[in-house]
Amino acid sequence: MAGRGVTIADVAARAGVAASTVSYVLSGKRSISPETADRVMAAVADLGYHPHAGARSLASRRAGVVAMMFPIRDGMHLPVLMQFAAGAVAEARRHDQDVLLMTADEGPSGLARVAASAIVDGLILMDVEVRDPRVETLRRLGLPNVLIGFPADSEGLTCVDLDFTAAGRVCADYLAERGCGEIALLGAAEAVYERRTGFAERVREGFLSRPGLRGEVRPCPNYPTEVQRTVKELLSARPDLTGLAVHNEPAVGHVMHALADAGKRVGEDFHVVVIGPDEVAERVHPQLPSVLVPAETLAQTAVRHLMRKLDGHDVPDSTLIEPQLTLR
Amino acid sequence: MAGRGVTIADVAARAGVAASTVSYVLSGKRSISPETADRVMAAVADLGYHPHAGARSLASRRAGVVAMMFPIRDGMHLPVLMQFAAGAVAEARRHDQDVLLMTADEGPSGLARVAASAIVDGLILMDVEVRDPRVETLRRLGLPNVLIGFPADSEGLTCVDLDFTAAGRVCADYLAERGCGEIALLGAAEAVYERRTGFAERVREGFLSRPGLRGEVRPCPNYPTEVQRTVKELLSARPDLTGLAVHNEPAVGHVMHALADAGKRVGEDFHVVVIGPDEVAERVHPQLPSVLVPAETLAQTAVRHLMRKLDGHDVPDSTLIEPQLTLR
DNA sequence: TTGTCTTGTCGAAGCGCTTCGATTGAGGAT
DNA sequence: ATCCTCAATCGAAGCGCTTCGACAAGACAA
Repeated sequence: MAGRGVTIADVAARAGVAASTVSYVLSGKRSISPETADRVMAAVADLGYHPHAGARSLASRRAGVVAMMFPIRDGMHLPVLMQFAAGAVAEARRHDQDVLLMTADEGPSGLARVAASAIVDGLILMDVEVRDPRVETLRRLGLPNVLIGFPADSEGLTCVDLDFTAAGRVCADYLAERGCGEIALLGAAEAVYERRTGFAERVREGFLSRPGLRGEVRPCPNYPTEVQRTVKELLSARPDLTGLAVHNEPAVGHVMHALADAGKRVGEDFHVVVIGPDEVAERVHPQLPSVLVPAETLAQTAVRHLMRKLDGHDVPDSTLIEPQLTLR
Repeated sequence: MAGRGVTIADVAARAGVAASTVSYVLSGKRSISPETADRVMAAVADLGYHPHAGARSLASRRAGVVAMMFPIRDGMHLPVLMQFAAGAVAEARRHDQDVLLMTADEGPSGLARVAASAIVDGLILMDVEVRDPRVETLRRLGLPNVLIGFPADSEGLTCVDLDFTAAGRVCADYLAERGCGEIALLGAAEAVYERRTGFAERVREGFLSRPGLRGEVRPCPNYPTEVQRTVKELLSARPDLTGLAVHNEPAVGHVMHALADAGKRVGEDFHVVVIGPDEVAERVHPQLPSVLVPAETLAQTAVRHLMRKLDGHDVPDSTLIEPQLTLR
């Protein structure tokens, strides 16, 4: 049974050993005889002992907590963030760590606060932008960290992200296999491109890399009517277009409408593939194949890298996750 | 500038006072002369001092952290969770607290762990079910808490939720105002109803409460083809139906298709209202009015209640948040 | 004057843990 | 038998903070 305020001294008394011995059994930092260890573990279980997190952090200078800083901002797809969070928590727990949630609007001073108060051992920064004011602070603080995304100068930082070049290529490949000779990619709104040039360009590069295909990339706003207009313009400018990749979550539904209005039969004489979360691709008719941002894998990788850094190991500066195409 | 390992002793030395005086200035628990206080605050700012969270928690028995336990499970809409999280973090920071993220799969033993290790001062439990195994544990642990949702026996617990009865009523009202005499509510999949009977019944009750309307409620599966079938059955069984409320996020798009196929012109001779997040109602054509789950308000309320409990105040056992209809 | 409050400050104890030497006893080598 | 090593354990110090009781120094009443 869980008791109120069970301390290491209680465990030690019940097992008939010194408190330090209990500590060593639990941490494994010194060798302890199996008999003693058994007795200690039994006492721990009997009393429902869990070390006091504050005391531990004070004495060992390790909090057992990592922070995740989330963007709260337009353009990020919320479900993906949530999957990310879930994946990160799950992985962190596997390393016996907890996860503290921060939002980007705490900004650099929030980072300074958590670093100075030693409330966390490390940090995962999500949705890093090309010019991100937090990055400089992070460098200065020396708090172990992993970034999701790539800032302009990623020298010496640990960054993890989807391999967007590969994602673009996968889409082009899919369309080519369906027999499309002329293809286009409908991208995110201009604003997103401005903020994160890097990733937009990588998608373009991948999408256009397949030889023998006439491809193009054009940005696309989020609003229904403008989406419709963009699609119409595209279709009249490129009458032989038969393949379309859409990398803009909120637009997908409207794109499908515009195509239907234009008499295109998706899945038959016209093909569409989505870069985005499953939900978006599932909730239109017909359902579309999609390349998803593997949020869970990204989160796992980020947490693992951070753990290795906390343990003093080296990790690769840059890690790109392979995209996966889901057919429907 | 932030220094490495600035302690309260450093601040005290710089201000020429005792460490305890610094502590009292920061906490306001004893009166300190304005001059001394100013000197201390200046030293704090100069050195970039932030109290060591572990040390503070050890000495004061207050961690300054609250946990949020999230459901990671089908049927919960991810964006809503994310909004909830953001709202909770923002509100918690206003009270100088941090937020620890937990997932429901840690279950009751996770609760025991955080309680015993004193890593958090309190807990917010999301998406509580009618029969929720965590609730009993929570009662036993005595960790201050607030629940989102209502378990079967909410006696003595602090619960916060959307007023689902009112939400149902608001939908019926909207349809009535559009001149609908025969209306229906398409609900969630059976599974959800089984799990959370309480909330489903409250919506039904509200929806059917308006006199002079012929209403009915029927559950609806998530899968596209089955949604279509359900809608077709409904329309042929009730040829005079002109108003529909949809309380099933993934189904909305498919419902609209089915209605279009059946020749209904939504917004003209037929009216539809959604209970769910904005996104869902915005991404169909035409865009639909919706009653959203006010995630941010819920989160704020929950956090505030928890803070008051931590400060030893009383809070109402049960708080219902008013739904809001957004026209589009 | 002396005694009594009040106000502002200090010093020390202690929160529960980890960790660093020190200590003990057993086993091996000489 | 003696010395050395090594494994297993203990005791004490100390992590950085809060908080309690004590204590000067005025302010005020007697």
